[in-house]
Amino acid sequence: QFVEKSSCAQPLGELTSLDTQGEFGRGGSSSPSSSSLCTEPLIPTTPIIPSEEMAKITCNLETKELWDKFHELGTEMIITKSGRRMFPTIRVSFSGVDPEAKYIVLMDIVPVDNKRYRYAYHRSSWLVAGKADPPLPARLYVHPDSPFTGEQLLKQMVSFEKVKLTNNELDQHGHIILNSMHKYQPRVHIIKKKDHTASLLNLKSEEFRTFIFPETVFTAVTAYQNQLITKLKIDSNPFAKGFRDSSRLTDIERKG
Amino acid sequence: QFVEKSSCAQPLGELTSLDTQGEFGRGGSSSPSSSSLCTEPLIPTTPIIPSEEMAKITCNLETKELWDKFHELGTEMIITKSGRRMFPTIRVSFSGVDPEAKYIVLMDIVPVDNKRYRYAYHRSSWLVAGKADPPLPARLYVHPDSPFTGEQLLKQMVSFEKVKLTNNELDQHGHIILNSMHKYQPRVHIIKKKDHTASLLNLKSEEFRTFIFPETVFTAVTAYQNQLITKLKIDSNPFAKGFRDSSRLTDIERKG
DNA sequence: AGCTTTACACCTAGGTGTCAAAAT
DNA sequence: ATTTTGACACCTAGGTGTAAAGCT
Repeated sequence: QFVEKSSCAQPLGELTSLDTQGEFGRGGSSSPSSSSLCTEPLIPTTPIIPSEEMAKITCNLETKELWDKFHELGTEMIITKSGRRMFPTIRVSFSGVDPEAKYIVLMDIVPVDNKRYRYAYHRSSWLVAGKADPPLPARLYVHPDSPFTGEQLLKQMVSFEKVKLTNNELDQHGHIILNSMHKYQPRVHIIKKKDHTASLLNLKSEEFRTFIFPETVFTAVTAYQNQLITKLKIDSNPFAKGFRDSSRLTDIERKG
Repeated sequence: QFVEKSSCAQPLGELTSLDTQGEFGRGGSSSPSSSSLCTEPLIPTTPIIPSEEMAKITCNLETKELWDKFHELGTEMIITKSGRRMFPTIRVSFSGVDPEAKYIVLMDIVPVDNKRYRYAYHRSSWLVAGKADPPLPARLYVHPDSPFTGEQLLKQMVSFEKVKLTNNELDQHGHIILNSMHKYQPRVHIIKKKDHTASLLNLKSEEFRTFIFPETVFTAVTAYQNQLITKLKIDSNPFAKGFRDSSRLTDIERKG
């Protein structure tokens, strides 16, 4: 089940062969120049087999049902200059962690392929529109409650509701920067802290594992393309309640 | 400037002899039974002189001007069953910390004396109404951004806006529990982390210092007593904007 | 009489998609 | 022709003091 793949703002390649809950280990980068694109090199260049202890960890996508509904239609995520939350939210639970250990949980989002897309309204489908735009600075979203104790991770869910997506390449807020009209795959990483001095930039003394959930693939957009996606967002996101049919009443209906 | 005082839900004694920015070290408790009152024993019973390194740390109350205005009138803080924020907020900045070290910053609130008070409306003044009610479980509010790096502390302010006060002795939310009609002194503590295993309950391997700001003394109340305090809250707390004179307009004034 | 509780209107703060305008 | 931006109405979520009611 251990699969080597490219990483760190490099395309993931095809994901169709993966199970519902796939996992990516640390794979060697194929391009010699790729390291210069990575301002925050999460992934070392030498492949590493996870330790027995880390191999026991499993990660479960709590919001799978909702993600599945979106995935069927082709999930889209709005990106804005000031940053936009993801909906659905990525919410995961872990098992197999050591209650006494400390862990850092983080997320990043990597391109699925080297393509740029456009939406054909008359066909209601996505088409390849050419090669991908130049890669953007890769950013990690370290979950703000990190570090977690293993005990916490076994009890609570980890929710990435606060992560924001932006198309502003000069963003100063630490939001994740994406290219519009490109396909992306969110990833969840867990790192076991071995000593308190180790940082994310210095992973030699750490162990980590990476989890991907193919049903969370999405296309970044600045405005929704597929109207069915818009409708599903409105019907399932509490903040969009004002656009639901049932609240779209005339004055007469309101009084009745 | 190092002063030994009682601690941990024990009365602080008179504070009038302290400077604007006082500091409390760890003092021996006078009452043999006091340790049983402390469910979270922050303060050991043996007095300790801070290390040279810790002695260099200073703590500044950023919101002093506003606190002074309230202090002149006699600050009151509402406590409710579900928990109420403090206003003004305690916001502090530190200097003299080691940029490379890690620190935990926390807050607690201790009784100022052994008295219960009542407010004489006709005289607009507070009167002693008897002996203090039985002490409540002492709670620590660890700042949620802890642990901080020294670098962070030198850059940012530390704001305790989210701390909540309650009169519910059975509170399950971790709010700070206070007796109504009693006088309290908030305190800010900073602890240097020496190793990652040390907890707040096991401070032997840690060093810490405690700062008090006498202008932040307040009386806990379930409803405001002094109308001047109510007015100052309304005029200075953004959430109370709806009660300001300028927004108390008649329909005619609103249209004009 | 003194103190506490509760529902409430009125805010802050910020997350939604919409739609027209602007940019490319 | 397509994509992006920004002001906007409409929400969620929750922090205010108020005033009447409840408690002791």
